[in-house]
Amino acid sequence: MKLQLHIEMNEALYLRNPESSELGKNIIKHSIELIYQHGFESFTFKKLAESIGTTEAGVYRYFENKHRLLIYIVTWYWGWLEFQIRFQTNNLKDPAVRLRKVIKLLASTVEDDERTSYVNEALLHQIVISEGSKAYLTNHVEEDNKHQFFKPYKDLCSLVGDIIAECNPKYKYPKSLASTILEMAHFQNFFMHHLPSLTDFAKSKDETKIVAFLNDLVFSSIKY
Amino acid sequence: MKLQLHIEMNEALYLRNPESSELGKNIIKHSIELIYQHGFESFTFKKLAESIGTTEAGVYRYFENKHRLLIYIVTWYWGWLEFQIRFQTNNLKDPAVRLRKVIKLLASTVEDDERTSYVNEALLHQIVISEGSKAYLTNHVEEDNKHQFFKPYKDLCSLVGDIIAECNPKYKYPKSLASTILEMAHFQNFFMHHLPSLTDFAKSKDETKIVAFLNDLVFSSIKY
DNA sequence: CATAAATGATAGCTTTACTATCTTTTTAAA
DNA sequence: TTTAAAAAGATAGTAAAGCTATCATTTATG
Repeated sequence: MKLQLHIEMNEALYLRNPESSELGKNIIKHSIELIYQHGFESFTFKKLAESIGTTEAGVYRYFENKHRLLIYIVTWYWGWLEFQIRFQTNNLKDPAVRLRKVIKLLASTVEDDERTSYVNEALLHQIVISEGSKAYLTNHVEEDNKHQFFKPYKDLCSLVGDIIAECNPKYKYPKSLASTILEMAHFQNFFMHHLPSLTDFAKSKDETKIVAFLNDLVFSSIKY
Repeated sequence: MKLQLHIEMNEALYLRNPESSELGKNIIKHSIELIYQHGFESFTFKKLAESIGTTEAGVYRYFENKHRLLIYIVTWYWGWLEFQIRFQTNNLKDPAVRLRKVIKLLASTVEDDERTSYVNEALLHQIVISEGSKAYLTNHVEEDNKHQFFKPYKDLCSLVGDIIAECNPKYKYPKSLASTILEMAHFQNFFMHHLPSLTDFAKSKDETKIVAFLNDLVFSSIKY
């Protein structure tokens, strides 16, 4: 039996549900490949359409614009990651053990999840590292936020924040520490590969060191 | 006597030095105002030219494209901030006191510096918060990095990293902690204002709390 | 089998991003 | 003070991006 995994998406993100058709799934699949290869700035609906073998108009029937599509795939990732975290930390009683697990999941290389046929999580993880913050770093954040576009990100953040609070209920900044971990798991990775002098991992380019750094940061702060 | 402040810029960033003429200075001044108002995505050389009262071609004589201009103003800010930090921490012997001062300077509202006539640091600070990471989050980071475009950012980071190392020479991650502080000083500010549930400062929207959070984070980590 | 829904094909329009050319003005050296 | 070269202004034009509209054809679904 093959298991399937489904991430529920915000309906306001799309005009037509990309999960509902082959074309829709191809839009997601090829977007991930193209954005991974060429970056979000040089990604266009025309190139996407060509890569799929459809037309620009075809893509526009699913997504209003490329920014919405970026939010779609990035929040898909956050939704998927929250599921991974909940699954992998299930039944772990000690919150510190859970927190360690979470940090590892946040900062380690991701492998393609076979249960999701049209999403390559390995590529998507790289996209989230390089383009993820562009999802909200816009002049229309607040509008997008009103549409609940960032809910999966906030949910994930709040999940991590809750574990932190469980480790030390007196720690004053569980949410900020959670968002710091999330962002830094990605930024330190980006820096390590592209601007290595901003990190202490230049030589080895070893992700486990990012995990170690984040663990040290978090457990020193919460004084568990 | 009026003091003037001059930040040395990387020559590869521009085609013609914007400091060398009135038009050039206007390009910087109006860029800052327009990007602050409408965001980098909707900022165009056409709009900029109109706002100055020149033509698109006029702007293109100074900057190859708007991304280079963004790097220019953002690295200008980093250069200016490094100067501020060096000035304000001068003669402070205790590295922990210096570090506290640095964190405060990084995470507090900036006021317009009267010594720089065509740059409004208050607006520029907001731009760096919202658009700063877009300077390097591109597919051409490595190329840009070879041109030394990010040197001012790295220098600032390394200055902070050195102070951390001075506080505790045994601490293993001075550079990563430094880049974490720099990024989080901005991201927590952005979150506090636009996605408040990602922080613990939602109610008060008080920047001094970001400073307190960062101080706690840093001094817990380095165990000074 | 009918019919609604989705897709394909094509066209077109506005804006962005950029280059070229020629004229006029400003600046700076002879 | 003249003179040439550098900068700025004016104008035009091109390719690509971003988007909408229309109509024919194919594919689901009741």
